[in-house]
Amino acid sequence: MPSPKSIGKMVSVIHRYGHSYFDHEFSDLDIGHGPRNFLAALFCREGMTQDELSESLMMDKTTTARAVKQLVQAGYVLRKRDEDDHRYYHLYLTDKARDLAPRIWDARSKWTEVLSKGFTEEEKELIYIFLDRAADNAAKFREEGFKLSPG
Amino acid sequence: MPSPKSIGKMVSVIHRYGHSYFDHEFSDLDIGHGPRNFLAALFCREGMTQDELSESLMMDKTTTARAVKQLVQAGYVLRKRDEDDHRYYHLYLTDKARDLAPRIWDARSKWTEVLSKGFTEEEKELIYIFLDRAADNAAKFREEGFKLSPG
DNA sequence: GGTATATAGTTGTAGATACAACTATATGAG
DNA sequence: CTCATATAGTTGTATCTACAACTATATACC
Repeated sequence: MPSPKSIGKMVSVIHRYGHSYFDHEFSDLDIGHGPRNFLAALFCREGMTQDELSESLMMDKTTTARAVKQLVQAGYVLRKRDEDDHRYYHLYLTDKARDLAPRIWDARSKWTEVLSKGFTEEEKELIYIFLDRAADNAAKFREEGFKLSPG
Repeated sequence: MPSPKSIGKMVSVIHRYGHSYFDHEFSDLDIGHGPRNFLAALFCREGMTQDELSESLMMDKTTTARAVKQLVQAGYVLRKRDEDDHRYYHLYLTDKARDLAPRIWDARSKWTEVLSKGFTEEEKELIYIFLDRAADNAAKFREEGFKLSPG
C-alpha cells in the first residue's frame, strides 16, 4: 500500500478497516473473520467442496482447509465425503450457522453502506463495476504468472 | 470478503493478489512486503517519525515499529532520536534504500497499470476518486467507533 | 492389473497485521 | 517541585494468509 493516495493504499485501508469492523461487530463469536467469510460463502451455495469454496472466494486452498477446520470444530459446518469420489468433502451448514446468517448479511450491508456513503446510485454501480474489472485484471495477471499480457 | 461479487470480496482479491505480485517481484530482497511499503512511504517524506509514518499509511503503530526494526536491521533506514523531544525517532534513508526506489516505483506503476487495464482515462480517474472517498468513509467510520454518523 | 499423472485436501512454515498492555519521555496543574 | 496526564514507541499474543511439500484418492494408458 503505497504512500501518497494510490489505489493500492486505498484498497489496503478498506480491506484492513473492514477486517477491524467485522471483528468488532462479531467479537462475541467463537470463530474469527477468516472462517466467517468462508461460512458466508457457504450460505450462498451449500454443499460445495473445499476446492469450490476456495475458488468462490479466490483464496488459497490451504487457507480454506484451516478455516473449514475451525468451522467444523465450532459446530457451524459438517463435512461429508463424496460417495463416488472419496477425495472430495462436501460442506453443509448446521442450525448454529443458519441462525448466524442474518447477522452476517446485516453487517455486510452496513459495511457496504458505510463505504458508499455520499455516493449517488449511479456511482455505487460504477465503483462496483470498476472494482469487478480491476479484480478480474488482477486475477488474470496472476494466472499468467505476473506477466503482462498484450493489449 | 463476501461470496458473490461484493465490494468487500473484490477489495480482498485486489489486496491479496497485489501482495502476491509484489512478493514475486521482490523475492530477491532481504525485506518483505510490509517493510517495503513503509520504506516507500519514507521515499515520499524522509525524516518522518514512526507515528507520522503510521498515520501516512493508516497503519497501526505497532506494525510500523516492527517494520522499521526490520528496515533498520537490513540497512535501509537509520533512526535518530529527536534532539528536543526524546520520545521521537526520525527515520532516514540509506543509499541501499535509495538504490531500491526506482524498482519499487516501477513495480507500483506496473500494478496500477494491470489493475486499470481496459479502463479509459476518465474511468481511471473515477475509480481513484471513488476509492479515495470509500477509504475516507471507512476511516471516519472507524474513528467514530464503528457507529454510523447521521447523513 | 500396474504404473504415471492429475486432483482434493493437509501440514509446515513464515510474514503481515491489529489490539492490549507495557515503558519511557514530556507537559501541565497545583 | 511533584504528581497526573498525554504521547512515542515496544512487546506479547492471536489471527489471517500464502507457498512449498506432503498424503490420499482417482483416472488413463500400457
